Amino acid sequence: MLSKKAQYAIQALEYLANRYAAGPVLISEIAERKGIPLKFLENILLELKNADILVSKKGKGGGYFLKTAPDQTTLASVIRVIDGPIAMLPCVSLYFYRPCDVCDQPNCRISRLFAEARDAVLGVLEKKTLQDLVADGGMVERLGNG
Amino acid sequence: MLSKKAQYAIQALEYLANRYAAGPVLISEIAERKGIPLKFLENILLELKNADILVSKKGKGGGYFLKTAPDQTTLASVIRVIDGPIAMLPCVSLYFYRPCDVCDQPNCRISRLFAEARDAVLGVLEKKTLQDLVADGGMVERLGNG
DNA sequence: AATCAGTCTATAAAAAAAGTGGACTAATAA
DNA sequence: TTATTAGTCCACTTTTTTTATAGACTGATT
Repeated sequence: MLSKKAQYAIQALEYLANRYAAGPVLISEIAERKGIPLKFLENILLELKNADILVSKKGKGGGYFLKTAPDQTTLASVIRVIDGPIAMLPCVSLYFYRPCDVCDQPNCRISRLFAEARDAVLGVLEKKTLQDLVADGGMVERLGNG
Repeated sequence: MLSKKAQYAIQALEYLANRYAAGPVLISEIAERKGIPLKFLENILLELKNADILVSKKGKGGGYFLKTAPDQTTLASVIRVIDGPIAMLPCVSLYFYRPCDVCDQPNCRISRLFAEARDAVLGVLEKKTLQDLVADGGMVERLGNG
């Protein structure tokens, strides 16, 4: 399961995707609308900013907004930033590989199986973007992706 | 990621699948061969027994063994017993459903997306069984599944 | 009766998740 | 140039989950 933090991150990004190109949005606005603890959300948005998914502006008229168009940020990348690996075993993770106690044999069947599972999820999460969360996605996207 | 517990469970079941129909296997033997803490493994095997995946026999000549043939136990069922939900959000879990804060809209795009991701993993984990972890899987299985 | 091997319950230690507080910095505008 | 606004940063607490461990108990076998 995704952590609460990752769920909050996705909700916040959905909110910002729906306001893309409408200028900076206050953290407090997102927190209130989505029912996310304010200070917790601050940490989350900061992580997303450090990961180059969001941009911030300080002072009056400031806030957070997407760095690129919603269709440029995959769900996979968001999850990796907040929760780390998507794979179910460390030894089959593409971005967070760590050798794994499970793989005692040289040609480990367990890891091969979970590599298959990983590819299956990534087939979805690498293709879906924040655009797929936007309310008025438009006919083209919906036919193309849904 | 799977918990250590689930990883141990899968390793233990792999071991038992390779000894299917060879009589009861001692917990201590599995623990030693797979490098799993003995008392921790006791708890795990007990859970798997309570979930009708394993059978035990007490006293001399006792131990644990698979309740059914290795191809009757899916990886999905093992993971659900030990770690619970496979889905990434509670609101799209088939066996552990819980309503979810994320779904504020009536027709939630986030949950639809993660239902797709869930189906993708389950496509693998519901089809793969302990038989797929057996060393001498045989030509038929390998062609059929791999 | 002795021994073997799983069962059960409780608890401890460690790590991760979830959330909070407060001082600080940058930008804007009066 | 000062006040205000809003994000930044760091440290910390609390809670929950994970990862074990201990020891008494039950049932089967010899």
